[in-house]
Amino acid sequence: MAVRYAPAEIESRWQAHWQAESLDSTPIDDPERDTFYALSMFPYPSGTLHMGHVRNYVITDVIARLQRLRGRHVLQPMGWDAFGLPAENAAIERGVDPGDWTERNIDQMRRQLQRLGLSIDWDRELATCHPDYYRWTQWLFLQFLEAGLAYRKEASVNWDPVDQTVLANEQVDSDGRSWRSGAIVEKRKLCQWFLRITAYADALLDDLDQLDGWPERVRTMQANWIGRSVGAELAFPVIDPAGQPTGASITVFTTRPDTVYGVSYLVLAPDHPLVASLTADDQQDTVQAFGAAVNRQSDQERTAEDKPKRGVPLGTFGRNPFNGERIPLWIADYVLAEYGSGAVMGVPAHDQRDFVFARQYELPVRQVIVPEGADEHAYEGGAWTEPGVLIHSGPFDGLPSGQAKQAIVALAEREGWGKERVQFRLRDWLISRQRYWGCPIPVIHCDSCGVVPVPDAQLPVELPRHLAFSGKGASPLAQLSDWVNVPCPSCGQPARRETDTMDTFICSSWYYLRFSDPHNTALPFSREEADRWLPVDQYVGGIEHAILHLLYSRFFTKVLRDRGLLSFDEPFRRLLTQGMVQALTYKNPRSGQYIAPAEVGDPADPRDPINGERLEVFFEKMSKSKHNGVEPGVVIDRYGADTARMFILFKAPPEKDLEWDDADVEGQYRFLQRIWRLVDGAVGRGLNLAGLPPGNAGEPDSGSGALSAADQELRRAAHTAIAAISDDLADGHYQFNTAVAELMKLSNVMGSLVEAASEPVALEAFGILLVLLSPFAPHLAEELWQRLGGKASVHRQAWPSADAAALVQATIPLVIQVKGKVRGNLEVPADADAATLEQLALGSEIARKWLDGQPPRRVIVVPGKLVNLVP
RNA sequence: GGGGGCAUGGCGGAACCGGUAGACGCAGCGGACUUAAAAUCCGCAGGCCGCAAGGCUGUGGGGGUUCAAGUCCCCCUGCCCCCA
Repeated sequence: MAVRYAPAEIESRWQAHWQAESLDSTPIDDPERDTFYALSMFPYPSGTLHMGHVRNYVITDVIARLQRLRGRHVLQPMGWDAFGLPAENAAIERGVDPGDWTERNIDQMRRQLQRLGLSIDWDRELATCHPDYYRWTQWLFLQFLEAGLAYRKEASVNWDPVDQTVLANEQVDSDGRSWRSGAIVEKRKLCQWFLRITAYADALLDDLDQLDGWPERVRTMQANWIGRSVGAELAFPVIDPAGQPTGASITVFTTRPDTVYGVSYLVLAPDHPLVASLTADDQQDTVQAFGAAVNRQSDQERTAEDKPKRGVPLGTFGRNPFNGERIPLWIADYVLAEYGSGAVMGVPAHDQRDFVFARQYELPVRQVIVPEGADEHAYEGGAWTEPGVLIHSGPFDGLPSGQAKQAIVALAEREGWGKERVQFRLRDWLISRQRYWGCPIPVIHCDSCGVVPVPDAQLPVELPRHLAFSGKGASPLAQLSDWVNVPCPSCGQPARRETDTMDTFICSSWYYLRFSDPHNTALPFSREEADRWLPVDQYVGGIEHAILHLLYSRFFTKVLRDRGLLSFDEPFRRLLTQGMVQALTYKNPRSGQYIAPAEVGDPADPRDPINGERLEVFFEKMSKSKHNGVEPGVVIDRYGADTARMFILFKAPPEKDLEWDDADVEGQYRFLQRIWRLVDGAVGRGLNLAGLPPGNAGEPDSGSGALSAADQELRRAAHTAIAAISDDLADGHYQFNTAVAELMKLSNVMGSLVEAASEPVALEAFGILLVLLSPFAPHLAEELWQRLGGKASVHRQAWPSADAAALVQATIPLVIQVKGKVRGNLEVPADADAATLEQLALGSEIARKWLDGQPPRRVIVVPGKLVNLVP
């Protein structure tokens, strides 16, 4: 009796059953077994699952299920990146406790996630805001401290005026805005904690070469961010009005020592430590006022090549040691104290920013490099910044830039004027945050002992809960005198706790390690467990973390390796960056308003519901503000998780953007119903998988006797699907879209052939279909597997292998080309050799028609494919 | 400005190492079933010419290599991303 496909009932039933059977728990027996660690970037518990999450986790789940079928022990965990500002903002706006708010969101999101049928081991779930997790974040921080890799310094730092906290460089975008709040970042001079990531700059750059399982562009982005450049450090002596050295000198960093004869001024950052002492008396006021003005600008505004450059002279001079020239000292907005040595040599002829600056203040522009083969370069447009040949450069005239750099640095080293130096764009990682809802930095400030680490036995430094939030001023922690005032662990005198918390990117820089050993109470993880599961075999997440999270995690892994806690130094073997989920968006081009799809009327002629104006229609990333979001829960209610999964996997290759389309979702639903009816029909005819050899869907009783034409064709289709899908899902290149297409092809063939096929061959095909389907539509595959009498769970079967014998065909269509153009097909024996194929082609009707009786000049035979006749 | 990527039917996308371009799906059209509709099933479908057989043409544009180019090389145009 036919039963309708009812995903809601099937899915909840199997989810409960799998949970009861612990089907998704991580196997820990049999240490000899190959392991596979499939990891999704863990979410921030906002409380709402969106389609981007769904896509991410479904991709990872298919990979995890596939690896299980391939016989590997699989770890697929899930956790929560649970510290962060939204919780604190909820506290300020609605008076709820950030911890309570976060817990509620986690519960809600976990329930939403569980509806997707993900084979996640929930026993290993973690949240970074739980004391049994952040205890180890603190422990790791103290490891960094002990290694000299965490330090405090006063620095001009990025201040987000909206979120009221400082930010790391990576967290400020190219417009000078905060990655979170979007506010223009200000500069503030504060004493802050840093992690010395620059000590690993070379390793982080060099080891990118090992990461051949990462997308090329992510590696390029990281390399650019680290920004290694080789140049020189040159010291310019300061001279007094009489031209005598004062004993002071200014050290500049330059990547262009070959232009040193073109220096027409020196520029210091306004907050360079030498500025005050180098400023002439009559310039003091001007210089101070300028420094204050610059402080309000972002780094990006200051250094952009297309923005005007401002500066003031100090009224004092230095000397170019190479040619003895007297050169004026300036300060300017486009020089940053934090980069290089905080001072640069101004070479207007060969640096665009120097050029703009020199034009503005009428400083001399002297050309010292000419383009190869030219006498001069015209300067209307700007500086000549390419390499060339030196002129006006004393003994170095005539040398090409490359050689000149070496010769000039060599001279500087001999004379004690400077040396070669490697400079990185990468800055140390600023990790202090003046916020409450984060991991407390486990140190105590003591007047006599200085910074004292909290002793291990006192960890974790717990975050006090249920505080009052004003959202103004310092972190609420600073106002909790009971919490702040503690005795110094070293001398016992009254001391104060650090009230800053850590950047949440610290918490997420090691969570993938904790998953290997989540309940360890003696260590963040045991080396044995970490080595057993890691590096992560497949990491899946958004490209937006190309620099931030992925760079920090690589840094952590290298440090922990050097501390002897790990034996590997790259955390993620393969990385898949999935594309965005987009949906159709309606926008009034005149007003800029986004209109909800329900309000536009006829989608073929969308109009603004208020004024009837014609709307623009395009695909854009789903978001609330654009009214184009599709809620996962709604889709699951209507079609089931299996349909949602199939749609997402089929609609676009994983790394490309995906355009949501309700009609295509319907299409997937129809496909799953077709499979349902197909199997239901077989069940109705009494087919039963129990008749197959146990535990293997891929090896029927082939070879016994001659198969009918229908049997042969069906077997060929089934085994072709195995071969094609295995190929589409080979390690590291995951073409889910074509794999689903192959499933459709197989089901199409089965639809027309299973009734004509013999029972064993039909059953074999059903077994193959359901096992191949199981990673994609786990509930449907399981339900149909059981209905067909399958033993155990479909998810405990072995991935089938294609039977070469089933793929063999007696004849194949041979393409006949004449002069490269396809003129027709010839059915030929599949195993015919080249000579036979040539004869067959020459004797064919096609040859007679197109060759006018002339023998071809040339014949190209590609056995198994084609014959090309060239007259 | 520098670096990287992409461009294929009405749409999303296939095409291994250069070997039948458009798999699979969506939308569309025709037919069967139905009182009717939905659902389902069968079929058609890049464009142009043709009643048809068939022919010509076609992977952003131009050139090249090759028996053969979506695929390799050079130039151009457009779009996207990263860095400035």
